[in-house]
Amino acid sequence: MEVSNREVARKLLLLSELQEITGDNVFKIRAFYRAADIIDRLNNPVALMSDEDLRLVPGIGPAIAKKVREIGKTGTCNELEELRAKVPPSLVELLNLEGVGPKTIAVLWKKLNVQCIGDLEKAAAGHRIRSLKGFGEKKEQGFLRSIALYRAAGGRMDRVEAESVINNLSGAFTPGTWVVAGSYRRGKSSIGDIDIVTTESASVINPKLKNRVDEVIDEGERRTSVRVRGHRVDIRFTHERQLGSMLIYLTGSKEFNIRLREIAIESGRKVNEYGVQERADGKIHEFSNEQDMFAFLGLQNIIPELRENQGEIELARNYQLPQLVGLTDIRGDLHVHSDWSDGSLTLEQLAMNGETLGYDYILCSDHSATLGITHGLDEEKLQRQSHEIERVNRMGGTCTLLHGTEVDILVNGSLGLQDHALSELDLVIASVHTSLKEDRDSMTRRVIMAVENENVDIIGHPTGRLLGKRPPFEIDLSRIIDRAKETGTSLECNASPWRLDLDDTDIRHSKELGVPISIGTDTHHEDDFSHMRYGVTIAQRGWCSAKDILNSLTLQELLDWAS
DNA sequence: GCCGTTTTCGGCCCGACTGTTTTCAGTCG
Repeated sequence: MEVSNREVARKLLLLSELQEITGDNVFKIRAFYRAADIIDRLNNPVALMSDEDLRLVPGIGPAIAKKVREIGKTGTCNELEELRAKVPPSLVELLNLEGVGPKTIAVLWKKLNVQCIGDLEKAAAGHRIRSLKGFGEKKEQGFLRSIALYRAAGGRMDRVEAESVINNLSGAFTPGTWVVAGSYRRGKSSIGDIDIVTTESASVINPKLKNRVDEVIDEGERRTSVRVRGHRVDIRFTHERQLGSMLIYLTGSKEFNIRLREIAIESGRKVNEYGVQERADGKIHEFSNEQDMFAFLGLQNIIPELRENQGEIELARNYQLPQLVGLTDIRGDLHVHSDWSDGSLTLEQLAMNGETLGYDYILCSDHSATLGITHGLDEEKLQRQSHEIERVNRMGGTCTLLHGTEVDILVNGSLGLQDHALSELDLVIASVHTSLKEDRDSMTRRVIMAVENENVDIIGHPTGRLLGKRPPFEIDLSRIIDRAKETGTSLECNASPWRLDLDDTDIRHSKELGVPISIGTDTHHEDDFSHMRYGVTIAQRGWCSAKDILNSLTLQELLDWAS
């Protein structure tokens, strides 16, 4: 079986982590780290790529290409195995502890034979750390706290959790003086920590934080870090006149900032969070907004959602960034449940909500009857629903209810409703809800069968992940995307903040092959309609323009597309 | 280890804060 890009990337990442602990050249380590990240985002399987094609990928040179081919063939490579023999791989987990880096790990391992987190805990509790040169009592206590924190950690946040953490702190700031930056602002589907930029001063804000946080991690005039409900929040204080550069700096991504700084170096300048500095005379140019700073660097304004160093900077230099889809391009919601299955709204209420939102259409897509827990519809009930939908549409609202279903893809790849019933519907979503643990090949073939069914228009939440709760199915998405392109089937960007499935990079791959993306909120309750904004953000991160999005079509265009 | 519209060798983003130090290394974002 072919080794997936993810596996190759993991091996290269492990290699770079072990190199870090052994104190290898930092630039070499970074080269491996970067290569891992690049390969993880690549669509074409590197295991199948020729040497020449591999070398054409920026960031992959002769040495890494050789290792990639080795891993592609054997699942591992020589250098990795040699390092594993020399360094206990369990040490790598220590890198996850806050305040513990490769140098610290190397010392602990060599001097105290610490090989895993448990060992470190015992050494710290037994006060054996403080005897080491460069270590003291505070470090010892810090390790114990980091271990406790790591074990209790809820991991990454979904966007709803992130918003509640932000709300916890919002009272400390004067409205209009602060902006949430970081991965939250870039619209990522999951968020590690929260970054905030404020124009209020540290002396004003720091005291106000005390009773709103679990812990103050560190506190300064320029930056304060706190912990709220187990999550780290970094706050940077800035002057209004430097807000632009500080926002760019703290919004990231890290890779984006590095590329930006490289570009500045080309013209003899230095970029930091305070502005752009001329190397020659030290003069600093300050920017109160991001757009001015981008313009100064010769770049088109780059929206936060694109700042991942995935080609956007090069396009911005030529003023060729695409016009991305926006919320106002969305003419309807293509995944909504009613009280005919497990939703809470009546058909009339769906139409009324659509009207309030200014939509031209809403796809009523209740579950099929095979899914016991959701009181799904069988063929007969589906027909009765059809009459009801006609009745609601005759009431003359401005939002048309389309009749569809979210039909189950059964374990053998057949669908939970008969073809004759499906062919009567306006649009059909097909989704996997059961037997989620199948192997990669079976799951892929199962979904491809649904793609190939001529009545199926959209594959719903194609990877089945639930953020932070359930990993994606084992599935070969590149095969699904290829087949969807051939059959003209759309793939869903499920806008539920707990799914966001497909995610940005998969959306970009689909879009690049011309597979239409359908954004649906998977609404079950009235509040869920507002999740459309999350879906649009992910589509922006996937470089989609309005033309790439199925529900930016007019009602007539959509019906023509489906027929 | 990668890379080149100054370079095939000599660079590689930049700064804040802590702890352990008598000037800085390590970590983090």
